[in-house]
Amino acid sequence: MENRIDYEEKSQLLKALANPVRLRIVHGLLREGCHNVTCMERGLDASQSCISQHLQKLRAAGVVTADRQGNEVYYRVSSREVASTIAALLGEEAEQYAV
Amino acid sequence: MENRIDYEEKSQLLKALANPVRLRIVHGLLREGCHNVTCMERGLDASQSCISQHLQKLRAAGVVTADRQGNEVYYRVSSREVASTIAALLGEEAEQYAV
DNA sequence: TGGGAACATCATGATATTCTAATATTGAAA
DNA sequence: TTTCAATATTAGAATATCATGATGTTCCCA
Repeated sequence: MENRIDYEEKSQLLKALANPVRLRIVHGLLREGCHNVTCMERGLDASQSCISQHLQKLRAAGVVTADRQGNEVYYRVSSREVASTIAALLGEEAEQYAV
Repeated sequence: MENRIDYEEKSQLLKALANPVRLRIVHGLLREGCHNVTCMERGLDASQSCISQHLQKLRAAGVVTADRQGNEVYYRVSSREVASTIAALLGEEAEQYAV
């Protein structure tokens, strides 16, 4: 019954997701909702700065990646681990997510 | 594409799990490790007070329930949702967990 | 009924989070 | 090249989190 789990790292990941705005953002990305800040700003009722800061936090935690496309930045979820964790949390199927 | 999810509540749940000590505690309970404070104190290298406070936080979040058995208190994970979320996060099978 | 074991709570200092408002950066287009 | 739209960064105040040490509570047993 060995145990090589890095609880510090895993709890960091959970912490990155443990915020209602970030959870909305990530879930939106997984379900092909908004992929850039301006769109999120409309759907989430939060300021541009606020959303951008949350996105940086998600990026730092390795939850999302960013692609600049001209004027906008296209975000997506980069980790299957995140997708399946969110799916379990929200009672959905990870297979129907965009990862 | 409706969306009735209570992100506030879900992120509260994640926050309850988003700490290395609490993650260890919950995973330990799920894998039938330590079920009371004194045992956890030995295994987790944290003070009694610290562990007890984390347990109260987990209890407040509805993650664990407590049963007093004489002198000791027996904790267990009370939610399948938590079990499957942890399983997804740690890459294990929720079926082999004690819920 | 007195003491000890197991656990909970409280007060506190240190650190982290979160939002807002202001400012900076970057790319496209005029 | 100026300007605008989209995004990022910074500073700062309010609030929350976390571990520690001290003290309470509860239950068993001699």
